[in-house]
Amino acid sequence: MEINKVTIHDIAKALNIDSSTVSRALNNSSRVTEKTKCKIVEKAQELGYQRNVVASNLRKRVTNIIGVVVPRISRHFFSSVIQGIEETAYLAGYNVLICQSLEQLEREKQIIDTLVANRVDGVLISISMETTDYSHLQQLNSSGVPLVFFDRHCNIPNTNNVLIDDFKGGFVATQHLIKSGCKNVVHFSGPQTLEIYKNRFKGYKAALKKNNLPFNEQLVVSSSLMEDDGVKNAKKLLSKNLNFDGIFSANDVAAIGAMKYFASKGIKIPEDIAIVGFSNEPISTVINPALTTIDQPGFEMGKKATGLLLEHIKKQSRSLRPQTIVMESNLIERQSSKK
Amino acid sequence: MEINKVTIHDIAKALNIDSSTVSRALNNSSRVTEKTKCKIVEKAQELGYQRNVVASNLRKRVTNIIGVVVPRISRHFFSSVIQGIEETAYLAGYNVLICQSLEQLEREKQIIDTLVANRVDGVLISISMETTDYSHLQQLNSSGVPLVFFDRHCNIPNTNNVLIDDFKGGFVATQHLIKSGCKNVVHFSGPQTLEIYKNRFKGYKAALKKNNLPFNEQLVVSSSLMEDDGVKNAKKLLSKNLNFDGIFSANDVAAIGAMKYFASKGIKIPEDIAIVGFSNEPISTVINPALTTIDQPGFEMGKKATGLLLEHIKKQSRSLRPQTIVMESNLIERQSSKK
DNA sequence: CTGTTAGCGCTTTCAT
DNA sequence: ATGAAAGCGCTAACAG
Repeated sequence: MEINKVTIHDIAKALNIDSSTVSRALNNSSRVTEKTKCKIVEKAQELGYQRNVVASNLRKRVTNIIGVVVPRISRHFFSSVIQGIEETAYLAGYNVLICQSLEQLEREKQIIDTLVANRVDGVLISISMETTDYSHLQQLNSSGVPLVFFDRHCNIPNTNNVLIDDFKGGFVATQHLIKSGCKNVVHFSGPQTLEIYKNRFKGYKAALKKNNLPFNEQLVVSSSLMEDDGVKNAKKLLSKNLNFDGIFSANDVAAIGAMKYFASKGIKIPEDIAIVGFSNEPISTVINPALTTIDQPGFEMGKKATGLLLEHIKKQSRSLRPQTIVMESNLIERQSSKK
Repeated sequence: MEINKVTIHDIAKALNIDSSTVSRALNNSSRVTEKTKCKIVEKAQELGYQRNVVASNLRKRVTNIIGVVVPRISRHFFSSVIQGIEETAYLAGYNVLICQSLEQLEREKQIIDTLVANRVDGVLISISMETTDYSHLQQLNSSGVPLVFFDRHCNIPNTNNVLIDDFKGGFVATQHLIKSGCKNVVHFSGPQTLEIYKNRFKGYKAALKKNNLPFNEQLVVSSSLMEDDGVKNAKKLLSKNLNFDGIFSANDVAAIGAMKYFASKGIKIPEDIAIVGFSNEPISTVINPALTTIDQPGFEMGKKATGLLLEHIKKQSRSLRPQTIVMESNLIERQSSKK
């Protein structure tokens, strides 16, 4: 900001024409002669004119900015989603304002406020784990700002969601462990306030049931999505001397902590303890190239969510119904595990 | 956008006062009675007023937005920097507009243009590997937009930079390998258009020299920062039947690819081939809990760079001289490697 | 095809 | 302490 005081009026004056013509020319309107258009563009360059989008936005009542809210930018899953979002938005001429809730409801509320104040054209959000009261989102939604939830969905009716089939993922993961010979599968769960973790848990239980294995509450350990939790959990499991031979982790971060701890104790994965869990490149495959995972397609999810949002932004009429897109997340048994 | 047409005029009208008083009250000016202030705030809430920051920005000639340009959001180092940036900016009342150049100069130029057009209050940038012509940045700088380069610095005189001591890092890493008994240390280099990779390379050569080891050009393999390059490099090294026992990687992404490939061939790290490289949590420690790395403090760098930028934004006078901050990056020999 | 005229919603002198 | 008035820089009717 500051300096660069060149406006369309300056270039209008220099050319003895009206600023509205300049505006039209610079917006490549068909209602300006090629010739004058050239003159104007030339003069603009000469004077070092740089469009003031803020003024334009105020007048046009759009911003070409979409707000993105994630719990934590540096979690790899979210940063790949953001990458997908940015690429799609960029191609459509939109910018992205990125905010993180740090899993705190209060912060999420305030973020929504400033997003509205900044008049973003739409919002993509993965809610915080504290978010059980949806009023701020409901308000946003009913105030006409296009809104798409991704990964962690929201129970408000008539909203757009882009999700992974978590029940299926949990089921398939557990099933895989059982088929590999595990009899006592531990479940690393996530915050049960969030649907996605509830559903993964349900999938786990369903798989046990299908295989006539008992559900043992002691084998379920929860975490709040920090790596340290995983370390603690692993310690607890070993110290309790529980009988377990496999882990289904709904929560990649905790799984990483646990794996590190196991490694430091000389416990081999998957030979001693088999682990299958939701995961994201590159952590999962890297921690153990032979690891089997349920892959979460973050990049694709970002692209899809943004595509959906842009559709809603463009036809701001109510003609578009809200929809829920469920993406596939496949069990990946790495090649290298054949070794 | 749309709907919510409540403006300060509406609430002024409802209260039979002037909109300027409303504006003052809402900005908590001391020149309004407590009493009327209360009335106004109350009415605002009642009508569901939501400040239009776009209009405010136009008038005030600031945006409270800082632009961030990184090569690729999903690279862990950059996502941790961004996390630091966002947290610092948030606390100071700023939002962040995040853009990725995808290592392309053309894209970087266009991003700078839209950032200027959007009148961001300042810019944080890590230049693309194609950026050898700095004219667009020079222009930005001289047009008075506060600018801070981080990680990958820029050769324009009189600019702000927040960097890591790359020469030292390269030196220390190579030294460590040599001390561990390596006689033939390979160097995975990065694009030599970037200072940081040049400096790491220099550090490598300096360490060889200091230890009276010959420099062998054949042992230097370059990459363009993609994981696939690492796989290719590893293959090439093995197929050439070169005699090498250690790798200093200036480039974590390529190192990961290589490590995966080595793992698939049953080659053990660090027993068969020792690797030390610039890295970022969690990849490095996870790929091999015993791995020794040169840690890059992304989060701290983000905080520091943003702090510096904010200083320059606040005193927009020329009173502040540009400065270069060099951060420490330490060699981390993991505990678990003692096992 | 181009000019005239009003604003978008807010802030900020300058009066009172 | 409040009001009146003038824009920030741009766009969009409406004329001509």
